Amino acid sequence: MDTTQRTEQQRSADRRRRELLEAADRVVLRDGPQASMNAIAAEAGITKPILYRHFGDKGGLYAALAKRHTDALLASLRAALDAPADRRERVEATLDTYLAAIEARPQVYRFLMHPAEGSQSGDQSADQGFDVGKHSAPLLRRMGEELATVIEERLDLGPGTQQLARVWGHGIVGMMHAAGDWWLGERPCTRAELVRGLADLLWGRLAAAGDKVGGPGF
Amino acid sequence: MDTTQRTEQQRSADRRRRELLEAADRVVLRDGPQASMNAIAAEAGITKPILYRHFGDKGGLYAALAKRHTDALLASLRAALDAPADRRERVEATLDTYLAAIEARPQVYRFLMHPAEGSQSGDQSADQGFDVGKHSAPLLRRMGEELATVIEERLDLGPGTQQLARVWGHGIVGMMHAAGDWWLGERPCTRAELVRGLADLLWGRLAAAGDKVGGPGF
DNA sequence: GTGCGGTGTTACTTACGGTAACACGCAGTC
DNA sequence: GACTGCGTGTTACCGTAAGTAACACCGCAC
Repeated sequence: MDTTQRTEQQRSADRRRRELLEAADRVVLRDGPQASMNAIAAEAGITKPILYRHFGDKGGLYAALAKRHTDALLASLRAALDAPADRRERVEATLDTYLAAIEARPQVYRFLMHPAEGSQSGDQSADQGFDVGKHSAPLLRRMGEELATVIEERLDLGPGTQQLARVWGHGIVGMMHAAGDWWLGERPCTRAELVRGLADLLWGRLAAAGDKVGGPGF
Repeated sequence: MDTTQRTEQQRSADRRRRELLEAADRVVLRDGPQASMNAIAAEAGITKPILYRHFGDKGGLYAALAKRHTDALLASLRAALDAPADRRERVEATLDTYLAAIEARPQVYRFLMHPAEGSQSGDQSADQGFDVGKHSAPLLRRMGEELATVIEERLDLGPGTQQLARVWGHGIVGMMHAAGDWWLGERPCTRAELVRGLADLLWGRLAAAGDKVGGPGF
């Protein structure tokens, strides 16, 4: 069999693929999530069909591009999560890592979070298509699962630990995401203040806070 | 001046507008977020240009439709938030209200959360466009602000209450949203279990939990 | 009757995702 | 050296959907 030749071609294709992804990256960074396939192809110095040969469809390119950034971000988060410090410090470091990432490259972040996809004709299932979330940003899901794993590994939550860890993983990631999105749009405070506020929330300060004096009586 | 006539026409236009919104609602409920303007017009028994005369563009229709559902959902949430019960019960009721809503009408929920918009040419600001979040789902923002208001009214968080309340408002809403999205996709547990898990998280159980025995040593 | 504003239409343009069919270049083979 | 196969690239096209222009109908004041 012609394995050597195959691998040689494979390598070439992989290199090309990486080049294309880098071009796509530049365009997304410049144009945001609505970057068109034409624009990406032009940036790469080629034309559309090549993109389609490499990535199948726009979703494929999106997936490949997202995987790069998601992997990178997850690696950073994992490092923060695994740091040799107490739990509160680790949580704060993780929040800060995420927020720093979205602050540094908001366009990429937008692309990852709001892919703006839409499958046209095809699935005319007259029933109410219960596929909610299938099209949701995979980044959130992956981060949620990742965090769930860490929580489950580290914490002793008694019976039902596994399920509770997943709930918390997705919940905490969602908290981080929404707060980050809002913060990035309005910049109402420094990153450190935001981190501290969120960590306080996770640390039960909501439950511990006193009622406001003079409020509605209960 | 012909005020009476004006109002008469206005009323007619408003009625038409409401009819169109209801038709749009039905289509979105059936087809999900990728409902086309043509489909909506057909459902309403008219053609596209009328929709455009009423709503400007697709974003306008989206905004009007979203406002309806958002207002309705916010009213429910406010009721849960304002119920005469202790804080934990109110929090659980609020979470449950939201989750019940997205469970009942997932297509509408998807439409609200993933509008899949995209402004084509126009803003060619060569600089990195820092408008992240401008296109984000307004529902999350409104819920976040709403919750922030309630928190600020009710809780005494010492200095910086206002800012902290907003951080928490958006954070909690994001937690609710992401967990709900994940839950709706996978249905890993009952709604009540999810509510309880999230409330536990907000109640500081993350901070209180013990380290897992036999885990990495720290 | 005649202009005029509101409601409706058809028919079009533009843009984008995706594809088909064709063209070049470069191995290896007879 | 011509032939074949394959990967890489192209142009030119299709379908769909957003958005618009221009025209048609209708009720109503004057």
